[in-house]
Amino acid sequence: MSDNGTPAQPLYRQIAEQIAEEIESGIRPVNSKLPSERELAEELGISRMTARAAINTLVLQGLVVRRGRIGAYVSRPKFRFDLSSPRGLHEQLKKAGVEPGAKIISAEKVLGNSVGNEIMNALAMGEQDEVYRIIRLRTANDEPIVIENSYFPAKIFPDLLDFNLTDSIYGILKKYFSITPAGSIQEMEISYLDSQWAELMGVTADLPTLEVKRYTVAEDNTPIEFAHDIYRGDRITFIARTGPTLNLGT
Amino acid sequence: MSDNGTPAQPLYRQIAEQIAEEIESGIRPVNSKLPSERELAEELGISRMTARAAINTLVLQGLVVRRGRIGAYVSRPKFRFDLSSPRGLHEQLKKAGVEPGAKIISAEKVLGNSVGNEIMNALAMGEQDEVYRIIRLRTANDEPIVIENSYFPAKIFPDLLDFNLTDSIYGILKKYFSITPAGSIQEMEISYLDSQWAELMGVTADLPTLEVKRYTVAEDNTPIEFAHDIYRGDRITFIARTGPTLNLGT
DNA sequence: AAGTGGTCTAGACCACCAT
DNA sequence: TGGTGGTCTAGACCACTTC
Repeated sequence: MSDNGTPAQPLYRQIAEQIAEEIESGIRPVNSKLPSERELAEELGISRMTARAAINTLVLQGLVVRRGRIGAYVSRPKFRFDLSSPRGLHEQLKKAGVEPGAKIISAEKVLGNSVGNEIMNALAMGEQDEVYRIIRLRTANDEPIVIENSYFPAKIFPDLLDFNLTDSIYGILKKYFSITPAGSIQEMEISYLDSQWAELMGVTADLPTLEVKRYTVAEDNTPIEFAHDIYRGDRITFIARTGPTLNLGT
Repeated sequence: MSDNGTPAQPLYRQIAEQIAEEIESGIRPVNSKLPSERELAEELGISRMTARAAINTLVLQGLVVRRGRIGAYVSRPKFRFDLSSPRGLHEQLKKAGVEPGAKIISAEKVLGNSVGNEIMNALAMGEQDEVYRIIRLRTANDEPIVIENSYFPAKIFPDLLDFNLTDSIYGILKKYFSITPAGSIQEMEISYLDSQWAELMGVTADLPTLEVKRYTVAEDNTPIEFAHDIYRGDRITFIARTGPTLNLGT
């Protein structure tokens, strides 16, 4: 407690904090470009690796986004997404004044034995059953936000791929198959963007992510969807509500 | 997807993958020590910084934990914690055969104006009201897992600090104040361990965390607790349940 | 005293992108 | 072509832990 303020903070962290303050105070406005790593190094009389470490810290904290090999920019405030709301991501973004978008990466019918046991078990299906695998990239104000990896039983939703999958898939299930998602369990895990997903999103690998596995059932408890979603943790704040009557207590 | 196998993967990532495979295949068992950064560098004919980057990747992925300046060790499988279960962390760990522990970092009575508006608003209190601020470090098998930062209104729970706060606080509220937590909203955000919390946990800074802000009310809807919990994301898999009708088989 | 991770330096080469 | 981030090297010093 004797010394403080800057008690043996490493240099790269002090620099990161300095820049973070400049961002929060508005000196560095949203979408403005940070100095390049070499510029920063020269300005501050430090090595480029140290400047780089500082910027990396800010990227991990979500204050800054790297745009390819062009430079690092001050990021917009995080989007908020309520995982336990009945409203989907699309609707929540729209309500917040953000423009949602979706892009189909792939949509195909595959045999159960090619997608692994975890998924087929989740859908209560066997290796010889067919499932639709739909991969979508969803955006908020053109920023990539989440990759959705969804599986639907083919025998329950024949010809699902003939519909416009850019729209709400749940909407299609309701309207054309008269099946309503009635409940779901979501399993979350903090993880990291691996190279392939990062490439799909057009961002740097190793960003923090929230991986969500979702098991959805219809009103009669039939499994109708297994989804593996990968959300960018640096751009989203997640909200979860617990049940109305909780009996906590150890 | 275009090319294949090892398509321009950076060296440190290839090495990380190699070690990850050795961990998953059991060649490197749980709790075994990895080679030191210098050893690894010499073995593989690379620089120490590259070896370090590889190990850092594994740490971020949760496969490896650093133990101070002693070395890096293969970590145990992640603990699972169901955020929406009525059972608390203590009970869930115990049920999973894990030994839960808790340590009081600090427990004090403070004035509202010293803890910030966010907290006092959450508790529906003013700047001149008093609150108890209790900081606890909780462990699983002696591994630090979460820092709990809890605030309770002093006028509702007089002399709360006289009880043994190592036990379940909710249990104390029920037993001695006849107040039962009836519901809560939790707000989650992926974040990073800053230096001070990391030091408290005895781990490296910059580990991924799940920050949870919890607003708990009694049966009459009176706010009785605001909590800011910081969970280690590299050691826990979080579960959340959503949806009105839950009755999945499993 | 020896070994460890944590930090920092001053270079280097590359692929990519804007111009 | 020149600037950028991404990677990598071969050193260095420090604080801390274990012996």
